[in-house]
Amino acid sequence: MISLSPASTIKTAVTCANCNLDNLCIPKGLPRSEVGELGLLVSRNNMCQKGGAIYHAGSPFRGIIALRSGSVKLVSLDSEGNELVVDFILPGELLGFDGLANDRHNCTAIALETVNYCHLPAAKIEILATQTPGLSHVLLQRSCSQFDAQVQKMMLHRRSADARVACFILHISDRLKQRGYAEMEFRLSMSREEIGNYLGIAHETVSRIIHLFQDRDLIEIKSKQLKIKNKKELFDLFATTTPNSPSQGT
Amino acid sequence: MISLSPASTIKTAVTCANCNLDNLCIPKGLPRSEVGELGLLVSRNNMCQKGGAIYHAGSPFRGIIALRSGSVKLVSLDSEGNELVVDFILPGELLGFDGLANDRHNCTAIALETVNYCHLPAAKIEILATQTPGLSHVLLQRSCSQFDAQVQKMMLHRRSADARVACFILHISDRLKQRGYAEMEFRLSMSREEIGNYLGIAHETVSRIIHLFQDRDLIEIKSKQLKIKNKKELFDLFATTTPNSPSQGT
DNA sequence: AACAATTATTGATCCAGCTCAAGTTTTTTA
DNA sequence: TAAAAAACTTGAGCTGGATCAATAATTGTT
Repeated sequence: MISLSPASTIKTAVTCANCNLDNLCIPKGLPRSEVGELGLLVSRNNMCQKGGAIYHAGSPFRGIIALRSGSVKLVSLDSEGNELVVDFILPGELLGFDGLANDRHNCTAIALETVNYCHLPAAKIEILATQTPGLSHVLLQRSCSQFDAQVQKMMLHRRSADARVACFILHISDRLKQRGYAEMEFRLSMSREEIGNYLGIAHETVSRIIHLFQDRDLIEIKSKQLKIKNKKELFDLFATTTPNSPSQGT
Repeated sequence: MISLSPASTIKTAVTCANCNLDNLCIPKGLPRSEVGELGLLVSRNNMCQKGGAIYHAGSPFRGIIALRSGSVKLVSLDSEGNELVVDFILPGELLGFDGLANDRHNCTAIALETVNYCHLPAAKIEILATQTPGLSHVLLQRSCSQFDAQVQKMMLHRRSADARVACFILHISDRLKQRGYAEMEFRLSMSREEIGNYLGIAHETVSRIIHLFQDRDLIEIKSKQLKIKNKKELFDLFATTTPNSPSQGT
C-alpha cells in the first residue's frame, strides 16, 4: 500500500488535461474543451495488486477503466470454468467495454502486475454524454475498436502457430511503441500459458516456437525479457501464406 | 426492382414507431418518446440483391443498417485476399459497427439473399445523440454486444468441430426464435463453405458433421432446409467437455 | 540461503481435422 | 428444359499441433 503523496492535496494534481497519456486514453479524439469536464469526473490513482481482479465477470458494470501503468488480462469463463484469455490490456489502453452491453461484465480483468488506473464511473457516462456529445462518440469508437481487434484475432486463428506467435510479438511491440516504450526490447508480463491461451495454442507450442525464433536469430529471449533482433523476418513469417490455397473471390 | 406501392405517399407508412421489428431493431431499449424522432431520420426500404454488397471494406462509414428481411454475411479480407466470415446477420439485427472505429468499414457486408433494410445515416447519429441521449447508449450497447458475440465465438474455437456445428445450429435457431420465426425448422441461407469459414473448419468437415447429426437423428437436413429433431442432445453435445482438462483456477 | 511452488522447456506419441480427389446434387443461366 | 456451373457429399491418407511425461529454471517464501 502506497500512502505517500496524497495527490488530492497537491496543487498540480494530475487531471485528464495534463496527464501524460492524454492522447491515448479516453481524451484521444475528444475536443480539448471537453477534456476538462471529463477530468472532473474521473477517479484517479486506483491500484490493484498482481493477480487481483479489477472487476469480475457477472459483476455490475461500474464504468470504463483507463490503465495508467501495469498490464491486465481480460478473461472469459466457459460453463466448465475454463479460462479464455480474450485480450491483454497495456498501459494507456481502456477496458470495461464488456460490461456495457447489459450492464454486467462478461469478462474478468486480472492484473498481470501491480496496476494503477483511472476510473470513469458508469453513472456519469450517460449524464456526461448529454453535456459533452463528443464523449459518446469517442466511447462508441473505442468499443468498436475492440470489435475490430477481435476480428483481427479471428483472422490470426487461420494461420499456423508460428505466424500467430510472430504476430503476437509484433503486436505487443507496436502497442508499446505507440505508448512511448521501447519497441525492440521489453518484458512479456504474461506467462506462456496465457499467451498460448490467447493465441489458441498449447503453452508447450508457444515455448517451442519462441525458442525456434531464437535459434533463427529473430529474437532473443531470457525468461520473460524479449529482444527483437530481426523485425522484418518476423513480419514476413507472419505475412507468409501458410493457410489453405488462395481462393480469388469476385 | 419493385416499383409498386410508393410508401412515402401512403398514409400509414411504416416508421420505427410502428415497425414490426421495433423491439429488436435500434429502438430496443430506447424510450418510446425517442423512437418517433428516430423514425424521422431513418431511410427505409432499401434493397440489395443476393451476392451484392451493402458496403465494402475500406469504404467510408455511412451509417448503421437495420435488416428488415433477408440475411447478410459480414466478411473481412486478409492481406492475401482470403475471406474470413466474421458474422452472419439475420432480419431484425443491426450491422455497420465495423465502420465506427475510424469512419471506414473494416468488413464487407454481402447479401446472402435479397435483403430489405433501413439505414440510419452516419451524419445524423452524432446530431441525434445530443437530442436523444438514449440513442448513444443504445448504440454503445449494441456495439458492445458485437464484441461479446466475438468473445463467444472465440470460446467456440476451443471446442471440437462437432460442438461448433451444434452450437452454430442452436445459435441460429435461437436468434430466429427471438424474431418470431420457427425455431425448429428453417433454411440455412449460407453455404457449407461459409459455415465452415465462420466456424474455422473445412467445408467437408461441416458436411460430414451435419450428416453425422442426421444419422444420429438429431436433425434432418435436405439441402439447406434444416429441421431440429433433438434439441436437448444437440445442446449436450455442444456443452460436453471435449477440450483440455478442466483446470480449476483460484 | 534453502525450500517450495510455480512456470518453462524439451522429447515422444497420437489423432482430429485438413487436404486431395472423385463423384453427386442443386442452382443458375441460356 | 437442358446444359453449365456451383455447391455438396463421401472416401482415404497425412500432418500440425495437442497431449502426456519428465526435467529444469524461475519466482516466491520462511
